[in-house]
Amino acid sequence: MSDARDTREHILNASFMLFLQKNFKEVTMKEIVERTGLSKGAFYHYFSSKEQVFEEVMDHFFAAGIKQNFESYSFETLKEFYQDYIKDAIAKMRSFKNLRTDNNEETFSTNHYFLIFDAMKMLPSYKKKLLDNNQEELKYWKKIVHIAKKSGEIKTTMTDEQIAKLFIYSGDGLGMQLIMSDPSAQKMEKFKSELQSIWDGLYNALKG
Amino acid sequence: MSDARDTREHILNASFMLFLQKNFKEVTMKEIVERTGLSKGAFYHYFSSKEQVFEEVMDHFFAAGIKQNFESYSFETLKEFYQDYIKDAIAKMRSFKNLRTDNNEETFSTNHYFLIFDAMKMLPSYKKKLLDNNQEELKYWKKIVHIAKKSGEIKTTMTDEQIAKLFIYSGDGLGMQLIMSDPSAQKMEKFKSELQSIWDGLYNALKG
DNA sequence: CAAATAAAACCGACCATTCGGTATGTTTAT
DNA sequence: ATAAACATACCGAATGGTCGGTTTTATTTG
Repeated sequence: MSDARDTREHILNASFMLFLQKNFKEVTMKEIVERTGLSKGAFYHYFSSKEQVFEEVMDHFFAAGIKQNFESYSFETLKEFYQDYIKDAIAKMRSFKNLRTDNNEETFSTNHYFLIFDAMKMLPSYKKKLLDNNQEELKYWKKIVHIAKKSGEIKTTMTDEQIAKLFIYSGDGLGMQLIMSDPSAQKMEKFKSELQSIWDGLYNALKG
Repeated sequence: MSDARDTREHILNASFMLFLQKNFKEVTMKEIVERTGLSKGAFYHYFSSKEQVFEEVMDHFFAAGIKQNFESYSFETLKEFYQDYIKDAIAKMRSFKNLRTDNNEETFSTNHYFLIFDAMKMLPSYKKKLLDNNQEELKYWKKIVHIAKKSGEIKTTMTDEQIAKLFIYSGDGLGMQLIMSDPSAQKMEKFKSELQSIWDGLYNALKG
């Protein structure tokens, strides 16, 4: 059942759960080892350091939970685009909820912004990844806004960049506020409906 | 020149600078002591623990750098309101730039979101303060939006709450993105001009 | 097939270092 | 002389990491 590959993944998952709750310094080797149910020897058989497991955890988190595949979104209309965006964001969030393989249902408060900031400070390559992703996101938003303007879907005095940034920043800001306030119960649902409401409102204002 | 009160303040300032750069766990007593130029004995003469100095630092930071006095903003027009908002935000940021009493000019990268998250996790009362402030902010934005609608300053299909949140969240999101990307050189100027641009664009769109 | 061997997986006592904090001073101002 | 202001050697606990070993699994060999 549990060969070497599984054990490695098991350690990565357990570590990820811990890093979602506390920052790098706060998570101790003792905790990681206890959480995995293994020993220090086992851990250091698979990883050379706490830093290394953190780095691998973050790489996976970026690929599965942050990096967006904008090419897969609809570029027919702005409305379709941001609907796809919301869907994708929710799907990503959901994929991590299912990661808790163990039986504990405790609603532990997570803060992935914390995690991201920590990773950016420690790992220069990670920072670059994130900034690249941000830049790409802006590019695609500007693209769909341009299309929507040309097709007549929206009529506005705002520049493409202003509109694009308004969508992006409002999404980021909402996410941060929710993480700060909500004890993560129906955080996801709330995020979805709030974002929908705000972006719909903005969209309708741009249409008129 | 340096009586007891000054020494205390000196320790608070030095600690604050450190907490702006690293989280609570990462900042060590050794660093605080070295930064102040004093000794451990001196530190513990004024403070009972690392937690205590952190708590006091955060209290001061909240009062001087976060808490907004909305009552002092103009409620004549939405435009005036958000102009006052920007002015106030910049003034708060500037007040911390001048806090570096020592001669080192090094542009160290700060991340006050990091600091805030840390404080929220450690200090329940601080979390409450922040959430209260957020709620109050929303209240005042809704108020001025309502006024602007009534006076005919803006015409839109969006609800007061949607508009208010759009302003708030876009500001938050911009702040976070800037902190992530910029090496803090002209961060302040960039924040100001970007926020001005986005909010002006949004405002003009709402004017109809 | 089973016995022998090799290799991978895993364990836990141990290590040096650093942590926040204390105890016992010495200096300095009143 | 007294007390506040500082300094420093020191403390136990916790830290990330190591190392010699045992157990388990896989491979080879008779």
